[in-house]
Amino acid sequence: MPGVESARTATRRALERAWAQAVDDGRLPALPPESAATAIEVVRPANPDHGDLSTNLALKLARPLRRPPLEIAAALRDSLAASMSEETGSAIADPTVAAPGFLNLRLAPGYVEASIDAATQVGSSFGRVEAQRPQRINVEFVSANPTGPLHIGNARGAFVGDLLCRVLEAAGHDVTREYYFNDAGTQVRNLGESVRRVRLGEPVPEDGYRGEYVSDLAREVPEEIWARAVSDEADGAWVIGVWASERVRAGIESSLGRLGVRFDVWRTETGIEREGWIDRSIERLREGGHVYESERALWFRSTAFGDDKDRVVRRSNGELTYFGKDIGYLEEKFSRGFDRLIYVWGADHHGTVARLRNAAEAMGYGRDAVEVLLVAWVRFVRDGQEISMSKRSGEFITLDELLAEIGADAARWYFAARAHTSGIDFDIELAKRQSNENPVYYVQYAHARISSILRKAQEAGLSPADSVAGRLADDPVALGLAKEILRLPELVEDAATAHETQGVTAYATQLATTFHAFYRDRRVIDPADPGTSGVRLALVDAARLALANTLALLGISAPESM
RNA sequence: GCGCCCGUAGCUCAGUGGAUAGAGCGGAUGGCUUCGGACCAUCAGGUCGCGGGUUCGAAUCCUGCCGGGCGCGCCA
Repeated sequence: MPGVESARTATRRALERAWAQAVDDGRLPALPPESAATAIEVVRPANPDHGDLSTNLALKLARPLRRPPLEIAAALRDSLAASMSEETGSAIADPTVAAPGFLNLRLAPGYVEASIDAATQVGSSFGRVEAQRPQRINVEFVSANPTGPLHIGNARGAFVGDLLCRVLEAAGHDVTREYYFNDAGTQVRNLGESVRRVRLGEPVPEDGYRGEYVSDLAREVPEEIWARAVSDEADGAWVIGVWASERVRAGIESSLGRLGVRFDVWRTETGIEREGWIDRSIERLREGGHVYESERALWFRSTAFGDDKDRVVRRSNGELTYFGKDIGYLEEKFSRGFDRLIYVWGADHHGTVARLRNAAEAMGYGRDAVEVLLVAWVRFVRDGQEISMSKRSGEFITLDELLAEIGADAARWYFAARAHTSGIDFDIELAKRQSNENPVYYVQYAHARISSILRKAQEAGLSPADSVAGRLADDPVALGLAKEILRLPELVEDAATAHETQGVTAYATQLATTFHAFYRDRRVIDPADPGTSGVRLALVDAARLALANTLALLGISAPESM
């Protein structure tokens, strides 16, 4: 079901019309053809005296039109005012001009009321928007190799990737969640060898894996696997490694499941290679003249696209590099018809971004179709001391431990509220202590409180009004809450564009605060006045819906009591 | 050395061209015989790392420093 259009989109459209009308009427000169198209920016002013929405269009047009911004703003205002008097249901009202050339606008109460009704009608779809250009998007994230449980380091990618997917879906895109892992390399053998040694009571090799999970695996090796592994003709480390890595992979999948993260596609390196995608991609590059042989290795001419050196695709010993496999995977993904590929990688991989996008360009898919989100690393500290996190050392905090300690909701909020580019010092003791004062509970509390009001109203025989039309305009407190509710679609658009969710958590907090203030100032349940109660119940129910949908967007539960 | 990311309130972080730089936590003070006090209200707290520049307007863009992280392989 389609959602409700954002007030900003409606406003932008009204401004577009007003601008065109002002040019038709001769109030404004036409934009000179040589000047670049001017996008209409509509923002929420920080100061409420500046209206609900504001545009700097007149300031932007001042230079190309060679007119004072205040004059342009006045012309736009007059055109808006004229069109508002002609049509009913206009989104905006009361346009005013402010120095140095802003045009400040208010949302028309009738529009606010109609939008609240619309939100109630679409229910869980409120907050979803239609993309201007819907795309099929592949988001590959986590993609940790199955050599050990997820720790908080690579778990950050799970949070960021999942949030991105949810936001893109809400913004009208078709998203495929993909997990890619290496099921062939030396790491599988290393894991198997580590397990084998532990089982035999021998020391683990220097480059092997340690930690409790290795001991657990050693204990759990099935007899038939073990028998095959110790037979003379078998590659024991490999046999055990294949079994162990699948077991670890399944564990990762269920850890992610506990977090609420599910993948549509699990893809392996051997699958990509076996199906011939790598050969085909190299052939495609060869046809374009983008690869060459040198010193018995095969090179991609990455410098032709601005890289500082060419990159090896196939080593002189015949083995593919990681990059070579990436190229094949690019080919395979695009063959499935995606418009855009997004990779969520650790920031330490930033050096490999350019070559990947260069390869996409060389293959004819366009570099802009490939985006990489670099997620900053998480530094783990305990009592101020950094903990080195590596599966090889065996010392790390797992995702499961994190979820057991602070819960999925608090953990999700923690990562959603921070830019993925900012480094984090994660102190699990501090996180535990702070989990009780995590703002997520503040937001959930508002939701539970409204749910309680609605239950109580039902017991009192009161029910929400079918429509709030004509009933909010004369109450500034109610109108203020309604306007806050209606911001949700904009936040979804912004989050999808920016690939960030901090705005969404900030909005959720703000909406909860606005509701609490409404609750303080307006009695919702009043058996003596069922008419007013009905309107207020409809409004707080819309607030509950907005809170629930916002939390759902973040993958966080919305409890009816707590 | 070169490249990328970061530096904002006591702490953790938002804000990437707009009007008086915000939130949460922590601190101070006050508020329930009425719909959930996991709440509300008020206050204190800032050379936006530093210096130049662009702009009507800079935390935001450019540039030079300072400080921190990461990367620079026929590794993954």
